[in-house]
Amino acid sequence: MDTMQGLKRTHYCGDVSEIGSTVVVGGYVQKVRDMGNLIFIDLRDRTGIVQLAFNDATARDVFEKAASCHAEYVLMAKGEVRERESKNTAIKTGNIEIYVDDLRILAKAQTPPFEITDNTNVNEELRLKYRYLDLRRSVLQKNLAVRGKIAKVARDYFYENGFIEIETPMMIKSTPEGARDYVVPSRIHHGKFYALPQSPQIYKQLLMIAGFDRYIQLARCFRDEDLRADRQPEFTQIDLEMSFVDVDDILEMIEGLISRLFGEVMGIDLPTPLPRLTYKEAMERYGSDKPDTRFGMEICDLSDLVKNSGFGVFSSAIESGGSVRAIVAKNAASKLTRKEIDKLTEYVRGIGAKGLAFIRWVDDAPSCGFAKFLAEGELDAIINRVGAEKGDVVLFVADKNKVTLPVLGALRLKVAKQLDMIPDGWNFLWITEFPFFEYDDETNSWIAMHHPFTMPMDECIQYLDSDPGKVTAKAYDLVLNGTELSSGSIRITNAELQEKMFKALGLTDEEIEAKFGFLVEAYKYGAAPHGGMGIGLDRLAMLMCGTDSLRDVTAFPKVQNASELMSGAPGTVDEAQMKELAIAVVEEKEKNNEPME
RNA sequence: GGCCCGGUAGUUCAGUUGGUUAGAACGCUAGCCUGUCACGCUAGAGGUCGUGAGUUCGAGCCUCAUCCGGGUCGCCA
Repeated sequence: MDTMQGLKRTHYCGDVSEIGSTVVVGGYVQKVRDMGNLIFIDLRDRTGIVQLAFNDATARDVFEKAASCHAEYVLMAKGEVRERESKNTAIKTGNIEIYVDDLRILAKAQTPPFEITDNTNVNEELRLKYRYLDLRRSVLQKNLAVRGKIAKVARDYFYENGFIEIETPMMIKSTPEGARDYVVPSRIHHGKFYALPQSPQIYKQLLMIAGFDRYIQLARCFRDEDLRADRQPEFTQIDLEMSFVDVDDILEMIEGLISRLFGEVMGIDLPTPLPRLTYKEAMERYGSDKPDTRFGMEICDLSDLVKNSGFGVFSSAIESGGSVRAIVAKNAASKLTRKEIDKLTEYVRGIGAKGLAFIRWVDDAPSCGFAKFLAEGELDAIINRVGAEKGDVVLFVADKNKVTLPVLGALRLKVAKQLDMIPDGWNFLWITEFPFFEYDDETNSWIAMHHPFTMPMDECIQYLDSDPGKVTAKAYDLVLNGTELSSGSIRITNAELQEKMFKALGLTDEEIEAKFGFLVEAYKYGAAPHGGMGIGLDRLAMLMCGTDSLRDVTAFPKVQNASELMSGAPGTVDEAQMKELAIAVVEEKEKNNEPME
């Protein structure tokens, strides 16, 4: 094995260009092409690939060293930059090569379990087990660089706008609301636990009370809930809070950030202000509080047309207070065959609908399974209302609004994806005026849709007691291409109103004191009107990198069961440590000796 | 916790009705090769078919259980 003594890197591989100059590069062997008396080595670093060349004029020892190289060996090479005899237009350095006179093998490498190439279809499980090799791939290197740049630009922006970056604690008191906490046992206080924060929510509000006026943090957050492709148990938020502001001030500040990020990171000019929809409108038109509005297929309400229909599925849904709504898949009749629609029916049943009625208009007249139940002209009226034409498929769901809207919303997305109807683009959208309360059928009570410190819209405060369902909140989400990116609100800064909110949520004085006593007390000492947001850095990076999995923008992600395949976390700790913490694990008899849970 | 999909060589996959010695490509090893860049040519090594049990004369294939991974619903104030 060689050392790098006497050599100092002068260039990154991707930056070598000047013919005639002498350069020193370092990197990993991507490929060795050995022609016998002529050897080429593709050397890779994070900037790209450069070709090293060796021939019979090369010193014998250097040539033999080159011949002994294999994939992923770590080399340093010094040599003269020459023009290539035949060019490779596929890479940036394709016109030149380095004619090497000093070659150092700094590290040999075992044959990796998979090839380090950009376009890989290797099983993700294997890649995650050898994540440090997977991360050598330029796609991931670029993605993580983009993520870093987003963080940098965000900091620049907020610092320029007078924000102060403040770190809030990672070990905090568990609050029983919301997602499950990750928990850290206390050695000093046996039987007591810290929680890892789900967000810095309470602390940033206290910072406003403390008068910091504008706060920002790139905050790690933790939630012990099941994973999804777009959900990791630990994630990062660009978290901020501002004083002396109302909703518009915050949206404007965030729009400035988004526009700056897209300009600096992507070179995209994003026009602001960003479009807004109220929650109500989003639900009625798109069946979702995070709609993808890059395509139409809006939901159409047919309730008034079919309330007296002979088709019992329709009329009975309306009689019991529900609705009949539909979406139209344009020019989809040839692709959405009976078989495909059956699959969609199965899909909507899986998400709560009783079934799926449809009209499939292939030939001259629309074909409709329930036409025989309809009165004269009813079918025409429906077709007119939804605007269906020959070649279209109309899909109907009849149920309570709580079912029809979200089911059609999900179906709309599924059909659009299936028919490849969603154009590229950056479709930002504010969703505003979220309902304050949600009625929980199970407990027959109103529960807060957002955290209980959210300010109601000024004109709704009067309905707090009389008609909670009517109350909307100064809460807003930012949605990008159908993904919820961030969420925020104006907070309640008035102690009496806060108390009223808690009461409306059915909390007793004791519960309020136990859960939020210190916060309630803090607000008694005076707080400026304030509010803020948390922007999901991971999801933003994911979308900006054009991928659909957080694992592509996270260096060391967790898999679906929240374990980390490379290190094997979580793991057991030794007995002495458990004893010191006064913790014992209850054996689950059914389970085997697997200590994972 | 529910549902769906997957697990065969280092990797990606094929494997017919259950039937001889489980194949291909890439990678790997050895040899040859002076302009390659998906180099080429020749030869070779490499398999507990995720694991366990069952059915059968016979299981990669059928049955059951289990483990692992992915997606999704629940969940994520």
